[in-house]
Amino acid sequence: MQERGPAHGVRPRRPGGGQAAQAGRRAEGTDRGAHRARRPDPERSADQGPGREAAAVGVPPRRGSGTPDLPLLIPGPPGGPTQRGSMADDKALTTRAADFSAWYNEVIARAQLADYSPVRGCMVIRPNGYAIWEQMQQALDRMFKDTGHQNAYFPLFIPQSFLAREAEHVEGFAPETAVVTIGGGKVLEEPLVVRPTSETIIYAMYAKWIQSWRDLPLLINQWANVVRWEMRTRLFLRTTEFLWQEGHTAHATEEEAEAETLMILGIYRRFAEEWMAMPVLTGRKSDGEKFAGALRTYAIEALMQDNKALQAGTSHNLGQNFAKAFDVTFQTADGGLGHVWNTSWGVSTRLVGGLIMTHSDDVGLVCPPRLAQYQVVIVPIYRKDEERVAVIEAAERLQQTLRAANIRVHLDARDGLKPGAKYYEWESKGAPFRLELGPRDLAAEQVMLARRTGGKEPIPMAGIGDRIHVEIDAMQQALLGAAVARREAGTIRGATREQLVEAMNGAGGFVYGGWCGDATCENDIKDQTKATIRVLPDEEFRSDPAPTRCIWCNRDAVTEAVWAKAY
RNA sequence: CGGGGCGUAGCGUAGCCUGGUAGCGCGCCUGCUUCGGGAGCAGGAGGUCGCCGGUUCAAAUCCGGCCGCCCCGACCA
Repeated sequence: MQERGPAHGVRPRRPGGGQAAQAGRRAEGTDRGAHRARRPDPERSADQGPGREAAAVGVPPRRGSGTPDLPLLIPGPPGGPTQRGSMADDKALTTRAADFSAWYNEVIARAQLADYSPVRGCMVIRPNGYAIWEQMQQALDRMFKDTGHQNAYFPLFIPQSFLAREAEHVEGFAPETAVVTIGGGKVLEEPLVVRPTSETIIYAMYAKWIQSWRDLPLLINQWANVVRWEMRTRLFLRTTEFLWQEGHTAHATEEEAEAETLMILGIYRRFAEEWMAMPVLTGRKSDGEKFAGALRTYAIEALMQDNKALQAGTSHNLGQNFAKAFDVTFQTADGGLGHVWNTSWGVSTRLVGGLIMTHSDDVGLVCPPRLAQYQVVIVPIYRKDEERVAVIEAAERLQQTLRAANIRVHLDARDGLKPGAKYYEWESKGAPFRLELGPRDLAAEQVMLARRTGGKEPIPMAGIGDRIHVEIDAMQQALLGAAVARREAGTIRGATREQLVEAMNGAGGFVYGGWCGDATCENDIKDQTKATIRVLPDEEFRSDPAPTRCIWCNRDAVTEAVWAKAY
């Protein structure tokens, strides 16, 4: 899948592909059904199906949603016309079990996160989706600033010749760049590439800015859009244009650059876990999967509910490749001249897709409270006019109270919609908490708290700000815990070749095994199973005992690897 | 680029075979009654039937060409 870090560019050398791969694919398609029921549903613990939720609230399950026992992780019937789900006359979404892809698209449409653009492959990020991205930006930006980075902005257009300066880099990106050849009605002397990533333009500038070791390290990040001409696109996961941050640093020594690369990887991991409640594996990419132009690429990898992996962020040690290509030199303390050591790292709006596929259920979006646009939505309940006045007034006071407690809150005071309709709407939009406020609650000085993940109970008005903060922390933890459990259920360690093949033909998931380090095995596995090495896991994630044999060729293993089919 | 499918109101669709008033559901607007889990009634607005051409008294419908979209491949990851 594609790297959405600056990493993005990871451009594996094209393996032979061909007949074997096609045959394998065909086989997978036809006997997929046979593997379906095999695996226990790893989903159960991770998610409150609508049935479960409904039960907790004491309401009969809605039609089409009461099938919590179907295993997920199953793509829909191959080639079937499944995604025509008529959301108009059926209020339930296509279920994850029935068709994960269709479900994903419908969650986005229902929650109004994004819409298709008139330009093929491009996406309009709607306010609800952009709000999540803004929360992500704020959290990440804080972490970057706290570690000494500054923001800057480099231009969208890059002289075409710049891309060519680094051999691997140009090979990786040339096929997917958009190129401007006309400006102001005149054919340009040199075509301009719309940046697919900014290494070249940035290091060209660094060459001007860096003279002495005293100018190092240079730690810059930019928030920007980039364009990659993808053939097949999916909302948030892979679009022609997307938003991201790309950090670019220059250091005096290789050790410093490596430390920076790993430090950022740690930030990405922390962000994924603490803010997105999305557990990730960290590790290094194989040479075949690394960024075009990097020495080493590290990544965070998450497992989605359909048991496919998502590369959620990448951090590269670029060595001196770009420094040499762009002549970024500096005078050392002892008077010598050296090339700087660079890193680059990024995460993109793809994270929003990861968020959706990690937590959401058959009712719609589930958003961890720390990233939710509205952590709390207040729904007023009333019949008569007098009640309305009193309830709305109390709801506004409640809103002020929560705001004062630093909670993002929205009062849904729309008239003409019954409360139930609002409940469903905010559930599909992923609001973590709903506070229902009616005459009975006013009398009792309480409010009904309903959690998006299930459960509803009255809580006292007094001290409600503190209570909500406790609830936010609890839900954040619960979502992470459930996602970890789901990932573990979808993981096989110490797998044999047969287990790898079987897993990739069926349920998917992370498969750990030994690897001889030979690209031939890597490519054969990819051709025959569609699985790629997601990471060579960091120590914390490695198996004990370590595998000693290559999962494919049975020669001595030089490392452990994690395979999965990826987005 | 190859194989398959589809273009009719914002969304989902019927009508096409057998040419003759463009219909339904959801959504939207107005009003009244409603409101503790997807409200009801009444009245409304909204359509170059993808585009161009042909046949015909008459084309959403038949014929030809083109365009676009989706799926499976290829490509990419």
